[in-house]
Amino acid sequence: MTDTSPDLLFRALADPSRRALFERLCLDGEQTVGALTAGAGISQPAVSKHLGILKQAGLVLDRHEGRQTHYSAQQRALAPLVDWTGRMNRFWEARFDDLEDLLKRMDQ
Amino acid sequence: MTDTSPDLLFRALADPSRRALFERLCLDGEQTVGALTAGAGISQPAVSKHLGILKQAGLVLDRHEGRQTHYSAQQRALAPLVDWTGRMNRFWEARFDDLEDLLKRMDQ
DNA sequence: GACACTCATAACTATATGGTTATGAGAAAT
DNA sequence: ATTTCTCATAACCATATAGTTATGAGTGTC
Repeated sequence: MTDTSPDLLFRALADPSRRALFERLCLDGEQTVGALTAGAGISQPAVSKHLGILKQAGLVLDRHEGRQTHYSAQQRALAPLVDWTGRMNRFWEARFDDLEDLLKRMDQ
Repeated sequence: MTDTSPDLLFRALADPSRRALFERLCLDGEQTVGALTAGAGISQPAVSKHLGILKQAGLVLDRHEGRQTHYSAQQRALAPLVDWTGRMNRFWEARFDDLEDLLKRMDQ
């Protein structure tokens, strides 16, 4: 439930609108649907549908408060993605500086 | 050219057939189209089309030798993906064990 | 209760996408 | 030169997808 297959994650994040929504939630924190709709270039129903897909992929959580719904990013849902890229990368020419480079990018 | 936007990467990897092809190339190394077609549950033209998309995303390289084409994974093309997940994760509640967990998964 | 607000769902449309079969182009073999 | 082999492209089809407008359900306000 807190863990999702890479497939759902890739599919969910493949769409630019969805990725933008997720990014906003990651960077700016919890947002209502209204706030997310403002700034997204698409209609409110479209936003809601995208949020539904992100939720189904485990990437966001929703919290109902009165008549508005607050969405927040569930960043740890990205773990299977990191796992997957790690599995693929293990088999490249595993030069140390490459790995270090990679980890530096992760850590910043 | 060796660097691609996350968008192309996510889109390319969103399809299960394409991801399977890329995984095989990552894990088993260079393969001809024929070898890749055997085992993929789809026709040779479908495989070729998928390989074309992977190539356009910078995820694979092709090498022509006689009448066959050898494809190989370009794993470092995954770097923007790792960057992106890193940027998203920087802003989670950056508890140390989480980060460590993440890096451990990367390193294995 | 009547009205307004916020979001989700329904119904629909246009396009993108992933698959197929048929065919073409280039290289090797006979 | 003809044939065979390997792969890529063309043409096509069915479905998935992302968007729209219209409407409904639930909650607060007057």
